[in-house]
Amino acid sequence: MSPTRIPEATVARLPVYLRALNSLLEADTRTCSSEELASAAGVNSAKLRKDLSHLGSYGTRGVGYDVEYLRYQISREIGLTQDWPVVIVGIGNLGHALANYSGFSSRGFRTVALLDADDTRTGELVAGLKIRSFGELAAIVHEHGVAIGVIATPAAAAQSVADHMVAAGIRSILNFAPTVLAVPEGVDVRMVDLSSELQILAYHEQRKASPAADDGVVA
Amino acid sequence: MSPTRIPEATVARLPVYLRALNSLLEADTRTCSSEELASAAGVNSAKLRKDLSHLGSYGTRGVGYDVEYLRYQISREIGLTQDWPVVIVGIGNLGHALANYSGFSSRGFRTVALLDADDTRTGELVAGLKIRSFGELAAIVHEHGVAIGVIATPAAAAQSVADHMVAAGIRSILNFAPTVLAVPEGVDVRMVDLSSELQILAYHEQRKASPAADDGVVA
DNA sequence: CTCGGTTTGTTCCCGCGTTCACAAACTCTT
DNA sequence: AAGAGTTTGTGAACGCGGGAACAAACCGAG
Repeated sequence: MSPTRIPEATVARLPVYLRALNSLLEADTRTCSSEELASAAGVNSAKLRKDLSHLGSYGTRGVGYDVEYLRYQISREIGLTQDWPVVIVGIGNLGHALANYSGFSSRGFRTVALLDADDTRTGELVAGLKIRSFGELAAIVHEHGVAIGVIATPAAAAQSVADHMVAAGIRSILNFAPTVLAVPEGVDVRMVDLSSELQILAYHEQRKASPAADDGVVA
Repeated sequence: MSPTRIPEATVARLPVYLRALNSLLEADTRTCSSEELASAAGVNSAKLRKDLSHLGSYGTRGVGYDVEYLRYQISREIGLTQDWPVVIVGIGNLGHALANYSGFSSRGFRTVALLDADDTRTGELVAGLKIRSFGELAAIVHEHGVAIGVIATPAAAAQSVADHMVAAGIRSILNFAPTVLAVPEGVDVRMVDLSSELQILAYHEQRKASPAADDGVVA
């Protein structure tokens, strides 16, 4: 339907707009201007308008956007109108939290299986699902048509898990393990690095503390 | 020699380089070329060299980089040579996982307190720390000199928590709640949005499935 | 000491993303 | 119906980051 490709930066913001629209909808707001929506999403209004213009002309000049209609259009563009079965591998503390995270299930993402390499945990009940053996990955992917895999294992195991995922047919991976994954062409990997985020904050915090940039002072 | 500001994109990659250097060090590698380090970090070697050049001239032409020396320089630049006390607010599934996450403590980040608004949970032991009441935030921040706060509450509570954090003197916030935070000038917020990441993957996955021109892969 | 091989640091260029500013288009009032 | 007031969609300018290519610098051999 959309002939032109949507810029990557815009795609990354669409989920934010979607959340803002949901908030407006809960407050019974029927229409909104680009200014309102932009402020709810924490971005510039010009940027918002340009982002939305990549999807099509869904607004009305002099009026604004129909919240319900725009929400549907963005959902459809992202692909949330369809069902996305997801597999989570590595049910440690983080995997446990992800399995229970309501933000996934409420957005069209359905966790169909929790896998762990530690077979002593097989059968344990987490978030209403039984933990299954990692060896069942290929069968589960095939059975449910899983396209998205989540890695929440320790760093040492992540590459191997990714390899098995790719071999099983998964083409999109969300990686929480603090390691760079090597995957073949055509496979998307998004990395969420908790430690890096803190380090980036620390860098800026350090900069705030010292008014002038100074180096050479070594302990 | 060049105390110029480091580009934001470079800052975001420094933690990745740091991890790669740690891996090399564990394998008893003394020196490495930009090519080696770049491949370990999953980036282009030209990009790596340009990034490092912003810190200073820490390499030797014809030889490469001293792993240990470079690791120290990056650590110092990010500010990991000092101690960063951290407070985590919201000890649900995610907060629990964060409190136990070893990637924090092993990088100079020290979790000094876990807070939760639900006072029935006060005193509960998580990751060796007792959960304390949210009302103690200001005192804890003042006592330990906390500059970084982590929000792992539900979305509805996040803004209020952020406001209290800012009032208590926290100037860097890592936000896991799926909502945009409004903070005054001078306060940094980094957002980690688990649901958005999945949605971005879904968008690309949908694109792969459709017969349209297969476009770039984000690796 | 000189020369060849190697690798860094840097310069130049290009493409993407952001922002401004404005024309186009719609509503409402008179 | 026409004009005033809004608000969207977009064209253009601008700045930042990425990648290739190259000069500068270092090591080792003879």
